[in-house]
Amino acid sequence: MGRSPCCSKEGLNRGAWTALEDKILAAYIKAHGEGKWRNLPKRAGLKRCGKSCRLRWLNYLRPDIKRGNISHDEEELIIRLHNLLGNRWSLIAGRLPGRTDNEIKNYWNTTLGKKAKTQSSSPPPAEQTALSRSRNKKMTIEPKTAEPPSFHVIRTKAIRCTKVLIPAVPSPQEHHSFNSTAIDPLEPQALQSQDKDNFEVHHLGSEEVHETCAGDSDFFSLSCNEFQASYEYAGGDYNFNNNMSPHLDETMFKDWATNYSLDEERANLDLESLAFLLDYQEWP
DNA sequence: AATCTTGGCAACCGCGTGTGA
DNA sequence: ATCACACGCGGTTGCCAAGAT
Repeated sequence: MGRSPCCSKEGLNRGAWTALEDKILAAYIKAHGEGKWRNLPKRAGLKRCGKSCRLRWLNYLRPDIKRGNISHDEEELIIRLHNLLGNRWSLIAGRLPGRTDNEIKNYWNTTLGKKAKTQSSSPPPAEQTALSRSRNKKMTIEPKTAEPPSFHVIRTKAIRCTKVLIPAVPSPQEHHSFNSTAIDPLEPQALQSQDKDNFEVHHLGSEEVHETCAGDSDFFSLSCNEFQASYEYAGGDYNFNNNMSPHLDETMFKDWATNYSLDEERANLDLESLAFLLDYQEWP
């Protein structure tokens, strides 16, 4: 279908933003909130296209933007996430609070990409992946695979799906099928046999929910996140919290808890443990 | 000191997807 | 079912500062 340009180019400012423009945009969004980008410039009195305003806000003006150098932990996380997700910068950025997809993309293109290339061109010892090697500066978790480092891309274009169709009250049969579907990606024996205690689920953004229906590996992330959100840890046991996730029930939780023997440590969010999780190359 | 090269980053561009009429 | 619109995403470009010659 035909597609008109997002804005007429005539009479609009382009290039670097001035301090005044920043001020106007920030003030407008503060007063009216985000969204309606197409009309925003006109209403705010900016000679910019809506896209440009959105970008400026998201990448620079947002109050929660974290400025400054990417930490070592962040860097390692980016590498792992890129290994898992490919160039899906927004998904990667979703795991790095305060970092933007543009920032991460730039950082990858200027720094990490080269590192990764260098590492893959001079293969590491067979039993170590590039990722685990870099992490070994701080972590002692054994790599799980003897395969050479691979930076394969799952798909280059993120596919979003904003509708997740999950039955509100699954039948017992549905429990079973949902359960197996949800857990299978995690099921590879590697997770069961190796270092289970280090396994935990990091916070996942809503994007994962979207990704789920696309049927790719992120489904696993959703499943674990959903489970984690649905059960409260109390005195050594996890209790099913009926209020939090209506489409998960106690049966499902018990199956899951039995399989993966939860403990309190796993409830903690921790970059390094996520990194460990991401080391599992069986992920598609 | 002047010029050239390189690297980092902000911004732009085109395309894909969701939504509502 | 189709279309236009709005938004979000990833790739690319262009500017500028720092370093090298």
